[in-house]
Amino acid sequence: MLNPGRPREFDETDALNKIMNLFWQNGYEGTGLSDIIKATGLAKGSLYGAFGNKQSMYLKALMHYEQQVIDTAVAALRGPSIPPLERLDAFLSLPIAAIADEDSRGCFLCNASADRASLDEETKAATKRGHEKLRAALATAVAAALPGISTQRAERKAEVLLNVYTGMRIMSRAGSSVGMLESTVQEVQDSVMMV
Amino acid sequence: MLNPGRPREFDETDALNKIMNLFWQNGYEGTGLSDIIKATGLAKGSLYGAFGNKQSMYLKALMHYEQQVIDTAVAALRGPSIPPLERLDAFLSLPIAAIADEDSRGCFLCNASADRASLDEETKAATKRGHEKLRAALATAVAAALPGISTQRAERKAEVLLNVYTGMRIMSRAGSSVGMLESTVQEVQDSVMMV
DNA sequence: TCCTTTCTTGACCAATCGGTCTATAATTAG
DNA sequence: CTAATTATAGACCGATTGGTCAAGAAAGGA
Repeated sequence: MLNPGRPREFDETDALNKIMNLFWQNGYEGTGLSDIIKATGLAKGSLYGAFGNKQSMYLKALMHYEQQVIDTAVAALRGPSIPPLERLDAFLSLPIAAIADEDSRGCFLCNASADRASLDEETKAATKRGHEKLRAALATAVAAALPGISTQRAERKAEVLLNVYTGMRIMSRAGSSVGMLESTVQEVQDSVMMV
Repeated sequence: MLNPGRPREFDETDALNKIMNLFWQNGYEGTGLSDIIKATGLAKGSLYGAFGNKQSMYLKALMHYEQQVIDTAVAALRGPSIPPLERLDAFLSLPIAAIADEDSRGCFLCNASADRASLDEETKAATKRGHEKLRAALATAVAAALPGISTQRAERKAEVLLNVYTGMRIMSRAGSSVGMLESTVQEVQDSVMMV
């Protein structure tokens, strides 16, 4: 009954990774179909067949990022392998490590928030989900790091951390030095994570 | 000797304001010459004659923002009319006021940092200048607000404030509520500005 | 009244944009 | 083998992109 037809010749996940990297690096408008064709080696028809139009590709790339990167960060924030304060420090240090690795892409979630979220409702919803995941994991880690703190206060501190993280990611794309970012992390540790 | 030629018929500052608003709202790639023509009512030739190509228009718009908005914020941070702690609070509350006014443009300096700074060196230099102005003014205000604090510590706190500000501006474009932003400001006041 | 200079307008340009569609290839069910 | 189904490749599409240019208009100097 169901006739399977010709099988797909490329690895969809591989292709999606390449698409993600393009949007991550260059943003929505800064990435053309021609760039995607070049990077994936696929023809237009195959791309549209597998991922839909450009907007759909972008959204799939962003959701892929959410699964691959954000969920990993959330797991690290929740993982009890090291003390919660160190987990929070590790999270805030992600932007520093990226700069040290000369990775200029920043955080796709942050880039999407700045770039596309205000223009497209689906993107805005996706970024809100990503933020919410981080917010919740940060609040849990803060509560664990500062026993006795009220839930509301932990959430407030988590909100600060999320904003600091986003700010560092954006600032680093504009040339923040490792030293500036380290100062920021240091001061957050000494003030926000102390009171 | 010097022949003056036909005088310009439009107000350059008016036009630059309109151009600035477009790039501010929609970013570099998201703004087309056609949008600029529509908004200013000017023909292509007049625009190129007065402002150069698109890249040059963007840069002029960003520098105009720096003069009009950033310099105003810096002056408010340095102005001794109210206590330094309140000046810092007012600065951090700018993103909240913008949302309350349903102004979805965010901060052009922050948008440019996310959008264009990593792709164009001139834009990166312009954003760095803007950041440096804010950094210095914040550090001065912090030092005044927390007498006895070391210069280095004041600069560290200023760096945190700059990152929090940038983060709030970006997050608000992705749907941060007034409540979330108020939590952030409140917590910064209670922790960063206390120790 | 020219002449020179600058500004304005919009036609025009090649290149690129995102997107569609057709012809062909590859697969399996029957 | 045939029929049905899906994937691939890329020709093709109209629209739009940033940018140029030529013709005419508006000013002051000579």
